Amino acid sequence: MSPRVTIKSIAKDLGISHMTVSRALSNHPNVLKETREAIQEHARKVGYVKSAAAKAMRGDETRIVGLLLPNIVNEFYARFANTMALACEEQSLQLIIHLTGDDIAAEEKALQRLHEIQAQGVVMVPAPGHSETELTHLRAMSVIQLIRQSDTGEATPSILVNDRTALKNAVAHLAAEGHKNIAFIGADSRLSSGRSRLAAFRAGLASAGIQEEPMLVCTGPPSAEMGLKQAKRLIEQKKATALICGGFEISNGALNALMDAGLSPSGPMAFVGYGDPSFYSWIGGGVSTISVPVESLAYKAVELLGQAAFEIQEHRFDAVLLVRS
Amino acid sequence: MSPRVTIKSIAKDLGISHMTVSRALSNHPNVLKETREAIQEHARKVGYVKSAAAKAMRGDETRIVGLLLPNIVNEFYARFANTMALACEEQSLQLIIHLTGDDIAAEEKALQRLHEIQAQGVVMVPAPGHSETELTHLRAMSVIQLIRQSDTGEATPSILVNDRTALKNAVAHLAAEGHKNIAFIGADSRLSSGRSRLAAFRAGLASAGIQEEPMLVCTGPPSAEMGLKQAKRLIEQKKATALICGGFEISNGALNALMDAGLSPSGPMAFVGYGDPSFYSWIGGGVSTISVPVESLAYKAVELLGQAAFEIQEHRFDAVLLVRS
DNA sequence: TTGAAAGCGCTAACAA
DNA sequence: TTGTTAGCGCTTTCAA
Repeated sequence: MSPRVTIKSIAKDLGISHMTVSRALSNHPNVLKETREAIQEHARKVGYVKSAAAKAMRGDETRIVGLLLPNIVNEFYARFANTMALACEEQSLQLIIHLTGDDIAAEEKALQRLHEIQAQGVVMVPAPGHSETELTHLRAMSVIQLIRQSDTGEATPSILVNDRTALKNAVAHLAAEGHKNIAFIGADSRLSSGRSRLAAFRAGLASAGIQEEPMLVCTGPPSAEMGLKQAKRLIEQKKATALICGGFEISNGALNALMDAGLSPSGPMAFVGYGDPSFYSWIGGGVSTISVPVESLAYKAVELLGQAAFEIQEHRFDAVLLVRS
Repeated sequence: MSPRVTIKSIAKDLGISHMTVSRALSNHPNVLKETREAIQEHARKVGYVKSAAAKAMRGDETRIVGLLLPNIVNEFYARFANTMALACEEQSLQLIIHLTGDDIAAEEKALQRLHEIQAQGVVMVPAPGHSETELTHLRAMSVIQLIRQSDTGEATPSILVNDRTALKNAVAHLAAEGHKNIAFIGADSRLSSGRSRLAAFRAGLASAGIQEEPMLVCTGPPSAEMGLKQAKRLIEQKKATALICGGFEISNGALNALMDAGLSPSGPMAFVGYGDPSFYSWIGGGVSTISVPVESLAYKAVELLGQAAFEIQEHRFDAVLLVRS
């Protein structure tokens, strides 16, 4: 590649001091109009751009923010990322996306790299598990936890979904339809969301006067693979007549198992998903689901990132039960 | 925030020269083992990370690559981004995603910012249209065009889909089923992909001995909105009995129109989509579609980014017609 | 109106 | 083995 175009190289081209070039390109008043215009014209011609590295080293804002997601094929995460990316473009923020696959080591590496480039803020869906060294990074950047809370030891603001009512309603709805053997697949107890959703499911059962059947309650890592496996198991087991999912990934995985088995989501195994990808309304007359207001979450995230003062606070958004078919 | 931890601040803490610290933290051999360990221990304790800005300014690789996409909710783009992000994590590359909304101004701004931070490479789905100033950035970074080719004036390598055969097969398949009024919605002629897909559709008609009906061929910006609008129009018009889509966004928009109108994709308006999101196999017995090998494209992209020498070359991947229902 | 010097954090090259 | 110096590109401060 050709040598970098810098204010010094331009200064040399034009036989003036690099300071005059700097001033001209930053539109300082103290430059003779002709000089300024000549410099700007020349800069344009040789394709000059300011070095972000130099600016960062002087302590300027990098205007870079990070987003850590388990993946980006799940439509919930995709829509979150999409909305957040749009909001970032509006604010001239650059968005770096790291996929963690819910792996704590990948998460830590991502945080480290964001710290190195002096990202101004990070929005993250914390992976299940713990890490000691992450604290360093969490202290150096403004970090927002999304959807889940991981007890990192450092208090961070968080954007959460209040799905207790929606989950209880899901149980009530199925019970009203006559279901007694209602299964649940959710995330394990390492995640706050796993604990609270399971609790909500149980509260729903209690309200409906149904005794919990341990065989019908499965928890594990919040992956599509897990949802698929557990749903398959439940289908083979032939005990459950209804299934509620407590997670975005899990829900898609479980739905996959149903479709593969040729079961309609309203059929012998009544299904309530989690999250509301567009295609849920198109499948077999429509999939009932817990709908989460993605866009609101994303806007709140960028709003928080934009705030200089960073309040440690929980922001909760209500999920609703969407009954279809 | 607390003042930044640097090699100098550590040097002062320990009463030694900052060079010894630098060497210790870079594992240079010429440091006394005890000194090195003491330094590393201290660095860990105070949460030191190397400044990426300082490294970049010295001319080190930034290990940052950019990805410019119209959006990331379309499952094709999401899967591409997901695969590419995974490949990047493997290679310790940081992926910056900019959404352009197929807008040339947004695209240019994104390229400028990537240029400023000295991104090593960029993969982009070029927006329709032209821009003069983009050339500057294209010359400064390794740029790969994805799916579409925009004549930027600067030759860049590109990763393309060879869908001619698949599109011709789609027409042949519909014709074999007895359809004579086959509609097509595609991107307009500003994009190479728009031109070539329309040509393939026409070649298919010719092979099937069908005369083209101008009312049934629509082109425009490659958006879901356009697909929705044109499909609606075709449905109302009641002339077409089959519809082929020539674009990812267009396909989802058109399918949306069909579902909204209560039409099964195999029903009165036989549908062939473009791209193969997972839910296409679950809707109304399955949606026939032109399937594109996303993962192969993404791996090729990262492979090309990794190459120091940048051959100007076209890489083509075959699409196939997937008949369902 | 213009220029020279210094410093942001880091490492290569030289000196001790 | 350790330390000093210089310079990457930029802007702030001070001097001309």
